[in-house]
Amino acid sequence: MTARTDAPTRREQILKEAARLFAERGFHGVGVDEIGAAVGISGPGLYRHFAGKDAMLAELLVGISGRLLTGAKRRLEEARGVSAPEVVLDSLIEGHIDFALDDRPLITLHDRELDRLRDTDRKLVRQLQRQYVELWVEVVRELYPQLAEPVARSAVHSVFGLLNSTPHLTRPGSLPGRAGTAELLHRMARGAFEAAVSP
Amino acid sequence: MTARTDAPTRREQILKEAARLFAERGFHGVGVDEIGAAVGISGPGLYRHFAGKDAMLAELLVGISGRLLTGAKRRLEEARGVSAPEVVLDSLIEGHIDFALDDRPLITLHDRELDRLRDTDRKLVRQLQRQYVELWVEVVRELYPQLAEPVARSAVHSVFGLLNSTPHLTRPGSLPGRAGTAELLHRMARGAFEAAVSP
DNA sequence: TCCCCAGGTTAACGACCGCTAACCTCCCTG
DNA sequence: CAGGGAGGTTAGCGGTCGTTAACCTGGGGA
Repeated sequence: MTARTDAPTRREQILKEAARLFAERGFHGVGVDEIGAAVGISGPGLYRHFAGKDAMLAELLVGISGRLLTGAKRRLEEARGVSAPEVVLDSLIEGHIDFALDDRPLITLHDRELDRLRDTDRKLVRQLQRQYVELWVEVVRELYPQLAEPVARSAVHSVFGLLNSTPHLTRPGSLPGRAGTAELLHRMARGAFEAAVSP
Repeated sequence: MTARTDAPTRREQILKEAARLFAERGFHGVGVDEIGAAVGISGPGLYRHFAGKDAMLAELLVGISGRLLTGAKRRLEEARGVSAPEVVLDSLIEGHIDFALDDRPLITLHDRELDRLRDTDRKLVRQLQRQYVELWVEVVRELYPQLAEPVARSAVHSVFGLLNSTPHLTRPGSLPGRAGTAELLHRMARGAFEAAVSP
């Protein structure tokens, strides 16, 4: 992945602020004027960059799901075959945690505002999400073959709930920083999977 | 707890449907006409029972937080002293799972629409939530004394995330029914706590 | 130098939404 | 058997919001 050193485009600024505001107050709770104000322009100026408010949300959600999926696919390619399934799962967990810690507003939107999308966009996002889940399920069942598929899928969803709890850990000074939080979440996720298999 | 055999009042009908709709489409995404239609009356008829749309959300959120807290306090009284801390934690987990499985819309609202409340109501709800968390933290630290308090609190929040994932397990036929789901979640929660303590 | 377009601005429209007003209609009670 | 309140109804007001229209402006090529 090539590092971004250039300044963010106006579009990117808008998306970032829109994500923050949508996460804070909900899609319907934010007006276009507020989004504009957050990037220093006013309401209708946004329409030079996006077809409408819906389009911003759609681009955000498709972007999230897409990046989660492609990131996971990449990690799987890199690790599979050359590593034990344990290591592959660790890599998936690590990737999800990185995302949850670095893009909290997006994590929040991701399972909160999906139903506000137009049919076609919603189906696309759901498909990406489903692929992401199935990818996890495969890896989990490779590591714990005794786990029935529906149980594995439920376990994966529950671990997502655990990892996505980062927005609630916002109280500052509560933990030894990002690294400590990431390590704690990682251990807990592994422990949850372990416990899912025992009778 | 005395069983309710009498029919639900109109107020209760309204609250139930409002919870469902708010959870599905967000507070701002639901109109009073829709809430009315869901209980067979039309829009402004709701104002015979509630001061306004905000009041419905407030009553829902205060009710949720209150019931969670009082339920936990009751379970703690019943179990504490006479049981090992392990059993007390199990009882807390069981209570939370029951709630998450039986009132999914409320669980969804509970961490999603809090910011839509008037200042005074929001403070009340937050206070109830905080007491509930602290109660868990105490029990967890009783069972795992080597766990530092901030770490224990983060772990509790994360386990809440895990247990509250039930709305995402909606796909029917995915699990062996309610009992199986409850048992799986319970084991995973315990496993997550176990893993939080190891170095 | 001229012009054009990317990227802004403000004004305003139409739709929607929360809420109130005014009115109606049972049913329960004195 | 009157009457009054509980619990509805419809009409409509006022405000907000997403979006469009019309206009402006500065800077980079032909």
